[in-house]
Amino acid sequence: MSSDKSQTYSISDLAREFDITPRTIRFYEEQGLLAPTRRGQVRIYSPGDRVRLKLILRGKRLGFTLEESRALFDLYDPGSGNRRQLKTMLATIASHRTNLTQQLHDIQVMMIELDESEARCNQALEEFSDTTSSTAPINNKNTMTEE
Amino acid sequence: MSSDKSQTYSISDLAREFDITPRTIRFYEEQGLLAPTRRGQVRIYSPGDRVRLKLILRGKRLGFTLEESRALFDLYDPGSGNRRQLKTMLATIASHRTNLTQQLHDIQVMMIELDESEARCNQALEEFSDTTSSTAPINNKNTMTEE
DNA sequence: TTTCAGGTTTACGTTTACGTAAAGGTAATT
DNA sequence: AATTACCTTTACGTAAACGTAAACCTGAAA
Repeated sequence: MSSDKSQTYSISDLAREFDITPRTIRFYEEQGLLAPTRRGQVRIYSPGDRVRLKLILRGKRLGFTLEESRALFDLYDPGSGNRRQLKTMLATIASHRTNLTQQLHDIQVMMIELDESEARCNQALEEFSDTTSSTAPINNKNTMTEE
Repeated sequence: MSSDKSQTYSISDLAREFDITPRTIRFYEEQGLLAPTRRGQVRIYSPGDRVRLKLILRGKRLGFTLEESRALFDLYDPGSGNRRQLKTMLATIASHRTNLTQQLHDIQVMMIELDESEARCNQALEEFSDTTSSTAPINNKNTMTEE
């Protein structure tokens, strides 16, 4: 077997690796986000295709729509645009940065709140232990409705 | 007349403040995320309602579904759960932390990539200026991004 | 040769998060 | 009284991102 340097992937290879369905990958292609080559009818994915898929999924984690991710790909080769398009691209970049900064802040605040929620949960658990200290399956004495 | 300490908001007050439509706010209520009081048929929102709305919107910015945000609200009063529920809540918290950590990383990487894309755009613009050399409305020639 | 694990297209179904009328109530102006 | 500005409910519509089912090809293994 020739150790062909060009690594390739089947659709289910990528589906397994990224824990998505082939349907999802085909859908991304349908939306113009991927363009794998074909051997006959079968899709063959290059490492480059794999990277693009990775970028799409990262975009999704950050709440990007597929269209936004597609637009972001264009930012990787700004040779193709005229002056006005380049200005638009710069504005787009600035806008994304603003959003990401907001998200960064949101995450920090929410992390703190998760800490607090966790503390309250642990405290509630401790109070359970207190109540249950003696041998009987004593009921908890708080006024909240039980299930 | 009486300077009633309890501040209230109409639905359009909140809609304006957060730049969403009244329809959106009613939808959140329909989904059990808000429960404003009523004066007759009209919804009256308390500062607490306003905070909840804020939390919903922050959740949305981070990609939470409404159901997830609703579940997060329950984390604020862990008095109501039994032991098993508290364990579940702790697991939920841990899961959210994992996701937020991933997002944090995603954001950092994407910020860097945005920097690079911006640099490429600026470079492409400079090459335009070169081509357009003489009569152009003087461009700034420095290569650094400005603030 | 049949079976079978993968791949394909086509196409309709589903969930989430609202948008968009339609039809009407209420309170303050004009 | 009539207009205006909000508010309400009811209900059907919609876009995004796939899920799911049907019907088919296809190469390798049993």
